[in-house]
Formats: sequence, structure tokens, C-alpha cells
Amino acid sequence: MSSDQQIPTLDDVAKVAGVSTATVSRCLNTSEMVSEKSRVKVMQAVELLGYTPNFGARAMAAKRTFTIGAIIPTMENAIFARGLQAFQEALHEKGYTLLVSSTAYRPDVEAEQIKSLIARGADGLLLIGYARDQAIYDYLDRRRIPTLLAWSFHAENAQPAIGFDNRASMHALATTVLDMGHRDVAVISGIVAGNDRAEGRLQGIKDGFVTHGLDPEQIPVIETPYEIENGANAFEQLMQNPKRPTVVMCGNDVLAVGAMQRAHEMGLRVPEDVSVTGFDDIELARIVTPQLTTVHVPHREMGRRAADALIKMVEKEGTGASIQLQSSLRLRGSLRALT
Amino acid sequence: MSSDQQIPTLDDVAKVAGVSTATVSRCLNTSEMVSEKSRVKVMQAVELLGYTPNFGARAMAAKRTFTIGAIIPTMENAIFARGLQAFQEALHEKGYTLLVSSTAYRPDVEAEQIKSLIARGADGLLLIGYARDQAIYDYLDRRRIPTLLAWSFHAENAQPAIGFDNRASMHALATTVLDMGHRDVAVISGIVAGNDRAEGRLQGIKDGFVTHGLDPEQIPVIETPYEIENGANAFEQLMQNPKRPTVVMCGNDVLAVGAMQRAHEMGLRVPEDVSVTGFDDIELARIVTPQLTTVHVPHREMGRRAADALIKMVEKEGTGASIQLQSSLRLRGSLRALT
DNA sequence: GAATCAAATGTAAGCGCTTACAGTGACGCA
DNA sequence: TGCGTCACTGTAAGCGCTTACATTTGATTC
Repeated sequence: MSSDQQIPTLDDVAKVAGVSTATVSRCLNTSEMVSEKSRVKVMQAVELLGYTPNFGARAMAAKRTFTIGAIIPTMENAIFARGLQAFQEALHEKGYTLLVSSTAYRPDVEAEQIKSLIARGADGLLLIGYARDQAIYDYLDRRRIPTLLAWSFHAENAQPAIGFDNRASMHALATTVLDMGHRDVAVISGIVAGNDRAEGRLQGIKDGFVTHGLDPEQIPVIETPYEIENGANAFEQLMQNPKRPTVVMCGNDVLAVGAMQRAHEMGLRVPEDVSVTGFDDIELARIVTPQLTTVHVPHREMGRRAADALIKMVEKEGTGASIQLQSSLRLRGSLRALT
Repeated sequence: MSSDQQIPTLDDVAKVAGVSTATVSRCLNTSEMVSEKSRVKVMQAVELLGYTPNFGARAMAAKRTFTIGAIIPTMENAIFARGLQAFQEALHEKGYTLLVSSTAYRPDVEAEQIKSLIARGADGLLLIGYARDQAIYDYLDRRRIPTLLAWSFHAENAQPAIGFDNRASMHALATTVLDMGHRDVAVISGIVAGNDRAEGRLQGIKDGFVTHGLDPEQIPVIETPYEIENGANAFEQLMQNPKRPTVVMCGNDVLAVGAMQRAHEMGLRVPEDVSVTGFDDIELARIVTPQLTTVHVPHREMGRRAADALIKMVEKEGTGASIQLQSSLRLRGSLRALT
């Protein structure tokens, strides 16, 4: 019949309930300030009309949105999925909503997404890693948007961050690899430019060489975006090398799985013919055969604690202090000792 | 210095540029209506102040947000990642922004998320599958929110949808399996209740039995949520059966990979001792050894065309017709013929 | 030089909500 | 009876933007 049905507003609810808009609003937000009687009337009216508050209007009037934005490099692979899931759950518990967007590792897209989330009224932001234009930090500062960095941690940087030391973690793994007698190490790294995690990990391997009195400059390194196919191609290329590596250390598990896959296709056995290591310990690491030696990152803990920390910052209770988490090695079948 | 710096508004820009707010607004939205001179002044002012429009205010005044909402069951595994990525890219090209949220396969959470996205002003919605309360469809209708369903397609249902026939697809796979001589088939299905895709796939297997003149009622079926670990456990349980299955057909690739993993742990060889099949053809299917026989779904095409269709609906150009896509079998190493 | 008209701009009314401030009435107490 | 309290409730002023409508401007025409 009435095809001109309109979307119900606060006014409609107020009219139906026979109270003022203020009472309806209070009922929906700070219900303890409203009498039992009014509350019942209002709730009935809400129900009857199928009313849902208009978020934009609410945000504009209240200058709060209870929304947190997170911007991650990619949703395509599982690297960030688990941590973000925990982040989301923790936020939800405290009544916050999470808005996520991804950048495909492109700084310009990240800048755009940051503006977009702020325009949408995000009360706080979670970003990945430190590396970005100073102008962005300035903008965030001017806007007074509490911002927490995750997946990385540098003690010397003042920006609030929660994460682990990528460089030290990879250093630990490299040390183990070298201790096992490997000397012909090749590396498949993520793109280092604009990615402090990738850079730290690569440095960590070099640190290991230095610690062992070896020359880090002669390590064959291929930089390539984090995709399985790229890992596979890089592996093949590295194996062309006259001095074949005995181990290929990869910047993350995705690259490592690609490497293992290509090894298999090339008829090379892992770890008998060549060892492979990863980083992140995503689900994939335990699905491949043999299972992947990698660095375990406490994704869920990071997500959960990031949520707590960021909410504290938003609610002005927190100083925005940084938190360092510990990673740990997972030695599995893909790495063997040279006897 | 000035710690009381305020967020710049349209008014500020107008003042700095020496024009009215209307001109600034026009300049930002329909710039062809503004003279070259004003445009330059306005853009300079925008730049100078670091102005970003307030999304909520804009949405409220314009009654358009150029935002599309998508609600998927989970982000944890890759099932929806690829399709959604394509969806997002296609939307972006046309100037729309995508807001995503997930439900953990819980109908109550989905209802909540729908309201939340609508409250945020989503111009249109993408939902997965048909199965949900009629009240939700009514609500969407009242609100006049163009809604497209994806990942599923039933010709007999009037709701606009884009997807494939899960039942027919699985029927095709089951037929192949039976043609290969398998008779002792066991099934690991997703939870069927409230999930028409899972239900269709299970039915498809039963259809195959019927087609072959077999009794579908004697198939051992375990229903379990789509997680690797669950697939593994279900597999183990099915193998306890006195009459061991020669093939385990799984509701999706994630369950199938879990099954293969547990087979490996139990010392069973795939496909020599037992065959395994999946559904979806996500990346994982080609990473496991042997590679997984599965049903390939045109995720990217679905995402792209979903975007086109939904935008047409939003812009009132489209009738909201449904689109059926074709799936296809991928026969790989995890399935062998019984000789 | 006046009349005409299109293009560019300005004015101001909302969009749906929150909240400061100002009542209102019931109650207890002197 | 008068008055202060207290617990609610109502009034109305914005929040930052878009856009219908009114107005100005300046080029064009007769």
C-alpha cells in the first residue's frame, strides 16, 4: 500500500512514544537516566517502527563514534587475519566497532584510507609498522587521532606501538640455521622499501652472519611481494645459482610455502636437498609437508592487547606506551642440520 | 603552539577561499559547475588547511554515501577473500567504498551487522546465500536497501542473487567419484542449518547416489564448522567406521585439507589408501600434497559482476536480475579411480 | 543603451541526532 | 503552608554538510 513509507527517525519514535526526542535519545544511550515507564514506551515504539539510529547524525552530534579503524597491507593472505580477528573481538567486548581496509602495500592507498577512516569518524587507528611519511603522522597529530602501530617494535621510536622485534627474531632463526652448519644461505625477502618488518627481517639474517664472522654481503637476496607464486619463482631463480644454497630463508611463510612448492615441482626434496624457513607461523606452516620451520608470532595476543591499548588511548586513560612482545622459534621438518 | 587547533570545516575553507560554503561544496562534488578561478582558490584553501570532508555530515545532507556493505560468514579462511577482493576492486573503480564485516556464521550477528551497516548509510548490501529470517528481508525492503545475494543461486528464488548452483556442482563431482568406482563414500559437511550452500552441497552428493541407483541414506555424514582442525577430527572419526570409506568428500577445501593432514598423521596415504575431495578451489587446494580434487568456483568473476550488478541496483538502472555462474571440476591427485 | 539570458554564486533550510539548560511535579520537612 | 530537593523531562541550539531557490554578473543581442 503506502509505498511512500519513510525511514523512521528519532522524532517518529518520540511522537509514537509520546515523549520528547531528548528522552528517546537518553533512553537509547544513557538509559539509567530515564524512568521505567518512559523506557518501556520508547522501546515499544522503537520496536514497532523498526527504528535504527542514523550513525552519521549521531557521530556528528556526539563527536564520538565508538569506531576504531584498522588499515592493513593485505587481506589476501592470512598474515594479518588472526591478529585482526582477536583485535576485533576485544574491541567488540568493549562496545567498539572495527572498520578494516587494506592497501595492497601501497603508501598512497594507505594515506587515502587513513583519510577515509577519519572522515568516517574513527576514534582511533591501528596501523601496521612504522614506515610512512612524516606528513601522515603530522596529520594524525593535528587531528588528534590516537594511533597505535602494530606488528613491529623499535624501542628507539616514540610512536606508540605494539609488536615484536622483527630483526632480533630473524637473527635468532639465522643463528640456529648457521649453528646447524649451513653456510650457503639464500634469502627470499619481501619488498623492503616502505616495509620496516621486511627490512628488519632481512637485517636479522645479516646480523646472524656477522655474529658468525661471515660476510653478509655475499648472501643472494631476492626481493618480491608476499605471494606464493613469487616465492616459487624466486626459489627457482636462486637454485640456478652455480653455488646452490643448502637453505633458503624466506621473509614470511607465504614465500616459504611457494618455495617448497616449486622445490617439489623441480624434484627437489625438502629438507634433504634444500632446507626452507619462513616467518609468522600462520596456519599454512603446518599444512605443508614437511611442516615449515618458522618464527612464531603471538598474533592473537598482539591483537587483543592492541585493542586494550588503543581503547585506553582513545579514552584518555592511557599514556600510549609501547609494548614489546616476544616471538619464538618453531623448528619443524623443513630445516635440517648439515652433518 | 596553538594546542586548541580545530578540525577545519567547510566554513573554514569557504572563509579562507573567500567564497560561500555552497561554492566550496560544489567545487568538491560537481566541480564542473564552478569557475576556474574559484576552483583554484578553493583547492588552495583545502590544501592549506588540510581539510577532509566529514563523512557523516555529507551522508546526512546528501542521502548518499557511495558506500556498499558486505557481510560474510568469516574472514578467517580464504573462502571469501578472493571474491571479495575482486568485488572491492570493481567498486573502487566506480567510486564506491566497501565496508566489510563478518558474522562467524551466526545469524544473530548477521542481523546486527546488517543494521550497523545500514546505520552507517550503506547504499547497498552484499550478503552471502539465501538462508536468513524473512524479517530481515522485510526490514531491508522497508528501508529500500538494494541487496544482492552471492555465492549461491536458486532459479526459483526471486531475491536478486549472483552465484552458482552448489547442489548441481557437487552432484557433478559426486558423479565423477562414483564413476571411478567408489562406493564407500563418507562425507564431512559444513553445518547445514542456516547455510544453503552447505545444504546444497550435501544434497548434491545424495543426488549423485540416487542417480547411480544407490541409497543416499547410508552415507556416513559428519557436520562440522569449516575449520582445518574440525576436518581432521571428522576424518579420524569416519575412518573408525568398520566399513572404511575409500573416499571422503568434504564440504569445502578447508575441511578437505584438514582431512588430508590427519590422514598423513595416521599414516594413511592419499590417494592410495583413501581419496579426498574438496570444494571452492582456494589457493590451499594446490599447496597440499597431493593436490586436492575440488570444484572450482569463479570467485573473481563473481566478485566483479556482483559489484556491477549491485551498483546498477543502487543507481536504479538495474532490475536486480539474478545471474548464474558456472563452476567446474578440478581433478587432481587426491582422488584416484578404483580399478 | 536597454533587454535578455546563461553561468556562477550566495542564502538559508534542513538532514537526524545529542546535550546544556531550563523547567516540572512529587515529596519531605520545618 | 511554604520551600528546598530530587528525579525526570522538555526545549532548542547546534554538529558539518548539500542543494533548492534567489540573486548577481557579464556577455550577447537588437
